[in-house]
Amino acid sequence: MTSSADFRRTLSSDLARAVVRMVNDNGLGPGDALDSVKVLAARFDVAVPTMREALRRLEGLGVLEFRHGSGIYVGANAGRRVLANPLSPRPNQGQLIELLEARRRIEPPIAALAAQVQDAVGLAWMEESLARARQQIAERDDALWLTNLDFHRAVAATGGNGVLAEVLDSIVLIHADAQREILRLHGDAVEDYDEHARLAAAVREGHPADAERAAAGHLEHVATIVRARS
Amino acid sequence: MTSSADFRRTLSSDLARAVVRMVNDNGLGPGDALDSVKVLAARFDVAVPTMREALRRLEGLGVLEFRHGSGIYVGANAGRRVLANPLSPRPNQGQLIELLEARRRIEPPIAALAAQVQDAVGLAWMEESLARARQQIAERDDALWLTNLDFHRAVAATGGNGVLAEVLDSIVLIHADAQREILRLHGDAVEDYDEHARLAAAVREGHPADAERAAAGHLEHVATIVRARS
DNA sequence: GGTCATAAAATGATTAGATCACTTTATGAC
DNA sequence: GTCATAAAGTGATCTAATCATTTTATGACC
Repeated sequence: MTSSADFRRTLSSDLARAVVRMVNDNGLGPGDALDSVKVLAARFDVAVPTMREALRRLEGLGVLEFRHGSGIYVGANAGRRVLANPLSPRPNQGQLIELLEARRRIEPPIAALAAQVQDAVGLAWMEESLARARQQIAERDDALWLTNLDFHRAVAATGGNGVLAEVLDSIVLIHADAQREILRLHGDAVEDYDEHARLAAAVREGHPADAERAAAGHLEHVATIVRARS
Repeated sequence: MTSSADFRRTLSSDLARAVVRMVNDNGLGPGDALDSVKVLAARFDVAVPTMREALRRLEGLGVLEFRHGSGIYVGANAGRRVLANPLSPRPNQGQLIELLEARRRIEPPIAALAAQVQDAVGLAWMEESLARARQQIAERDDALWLTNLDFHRAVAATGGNGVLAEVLDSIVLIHADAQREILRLHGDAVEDYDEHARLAAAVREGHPADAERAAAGHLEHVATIVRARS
């Protein structure tokens, strides 16, 4: 299926590619500013609207970011290889379960890898997000769900593999708002924390099999909650 | 990390969102045509260049597709949740190995799921791509590498989980050209085929553990080839 | 000398209309 | 019925102007 044979080269797509190369060659990273649209248009010898269209295309991917009155900046997805579609339509119950079953398959082996590799930055991030969760539970902070997502991403980061981390980032971000709503209504914050802590301990102490089991158990638990809701 | 707190609503982003909703509401799928830019601009009551920028943003994501002189069509990524960044820069040796190690972790459990679920469409796709590979090997067709990628996607589809299939689609497409080059120079087409056939047999006959082992072995083999190249 | 309101400059956002290029469809000759 | 041609539709690009937002420079005031 799908022959990627047709390379429809257009000015807009070539421009976008050139801008990305320019960003990489200049060593720019997320948050850094590009030249103004006018300057870019002049440099690439095209009219301003044409330049803007090429830049908008990159904005769609999250590779660039427009700030009215300020400038155009490198976005969070620059250099990233796997992305979550920010425009995927609102999921129904079945799609949510499908998503959780996908996580159930992917996250355990990633947790096992984390326990093997124990990347230092990832470990620190993991502990930090756990501590933050403790505090937010105590303060009944509504932002807890974000911290919990962060924990899963931190575990993936501890595996030391950028592609896997990006994959996990993506699937965790899919329908994040829908997942939040469910867990806010039906989840148990303390139980969640305990499961995370168990997983963290297995990773910290270097027990891949335990980490894998902990991740699997945790996700099955979450899936049960989602399945059970009316 | 990363508070997604700033919702910078802009006309362009609202327009893009509205277009996506329109596509979904009208039940349009990949390949279907949208109204012309002029008509869309009139409908949303904005000027043509503004409309074009919003559409370009969606083109960046692969949700839309522009065809000069013909029209604007729904793209292959519409409705998809996980995407491969089509603009990720060319990888170095280390990044290729990282990618293969990611696949080594993700694909085996997916293969196991495929052997459990045995989705009919996926199975047919799998057999079809195997048959095509046989023919292309006999004819020394250069497009064989595409068929091989297709086989991996077919296995994921056989698992019946859309999210997992999209994840696999994405990571298989990352740096696909770079992978092709390596395998063309250092790979053994017949050996590749045999490993695929073994995996297919395990899936077909419903042996998850065998499928998992076959997938793992195959990817380790590929990784060895990539590591070995000078 | 430091602080803060104001003015000026830079930058992106949007609009308008015109012309060019490509694709598809309708027309008509053969 | 087939095929070349013309016409219409559509996207691509350009020019030029005006509006809105942000940032920086200015200078009065304390």
